[in-house]
Amino acid sequence: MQAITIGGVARETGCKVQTIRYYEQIGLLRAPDRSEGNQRLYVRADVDRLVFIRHARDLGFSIEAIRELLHMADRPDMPCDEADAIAQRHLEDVDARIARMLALKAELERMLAQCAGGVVSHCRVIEVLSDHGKCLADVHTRGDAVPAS
Amino acid sequence: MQAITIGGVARETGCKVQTIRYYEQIGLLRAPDRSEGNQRLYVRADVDRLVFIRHARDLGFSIEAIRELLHMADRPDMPCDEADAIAQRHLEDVDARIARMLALKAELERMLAQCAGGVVSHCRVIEVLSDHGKCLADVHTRGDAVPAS
DNA sequence: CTAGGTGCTACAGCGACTGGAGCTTCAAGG
DNA sequence: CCTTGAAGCTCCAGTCGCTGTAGCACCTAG
Repeated sequence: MQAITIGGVARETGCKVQTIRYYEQIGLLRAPDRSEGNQRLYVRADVDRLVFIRHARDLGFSIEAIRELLHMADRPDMPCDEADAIAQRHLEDVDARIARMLALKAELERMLAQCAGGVVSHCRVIEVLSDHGKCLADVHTRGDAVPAS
Repeated sequence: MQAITIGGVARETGCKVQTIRYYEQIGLLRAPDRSEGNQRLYVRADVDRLVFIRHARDLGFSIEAIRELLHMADRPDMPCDEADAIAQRHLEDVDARIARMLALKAELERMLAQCAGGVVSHCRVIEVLSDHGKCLADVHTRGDAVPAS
């Protein structure tokens, strides 16, 4: 049972030290034992759990979804319908986002293709932004906002 | 020059009252004149500007990008290279995001397709999350995190 | 013995809003 | 004229998932 410092865990997982402490704070990771000098000492299982978390985060799962997934991972005898349902919901969400982003991409490309340069008063980019009517309609069926550039 | 209340502007633009005040606070919208009773009184140009802002937000431009775009829209004689460049950068960003989301989608679908139900200990979803090696490699070339489900 | 690398806690900040508390003002109906 | 309810006002806290900083303590190598 060799102990690993927080820095070691960070190096192994590619997760920042602060982020690890943050996960402890919000209860995703247990509070590990401490050394005499009050430093966190992790064991292998903690690293595994963090790998799970990071992986799920990379796949876009929310902290709350991960909390549920971890809860299930801790109970290997339960049926896995719920885990599948969470993944399924997330997939639907990703699909919706992709559709929206593709619409944005099309609109941006259209704006850029139509602007042959010149001055602002004739800039198609500015013009389209000013006038909703010059835009393809369906970009504005407000789904959740696209994260900014 | 008929005055419009903040609620009227909200109704016309589909933007929430608080958001309008927020845009004023961060300097995207000018501070309008006030009535005797201290209520904001907007004019048509303010509504137009807000429409521009909302439209750009819908297209995923950041507040800072919009600030620049508005700055340019206010100077119609300037060349529009910069506006085009902002849109171009944003397009590239959107493209990168789409690529990443498609990779996530593929991974999620693979996870779900391989899990035939059953119990957690054999759940492919949990398994893949636990073990990086069972995942298609390129999801983890850390671009910016995908927004959570 | 000392330097600097690592760890600790506590808190502020990001972006782009959103919501609430607790107040004032306004417009319409009786 | 009075009341009532909607709409406005300011100020501040919360969202999500971290990230950074200040100001310490500790630990290890030279």
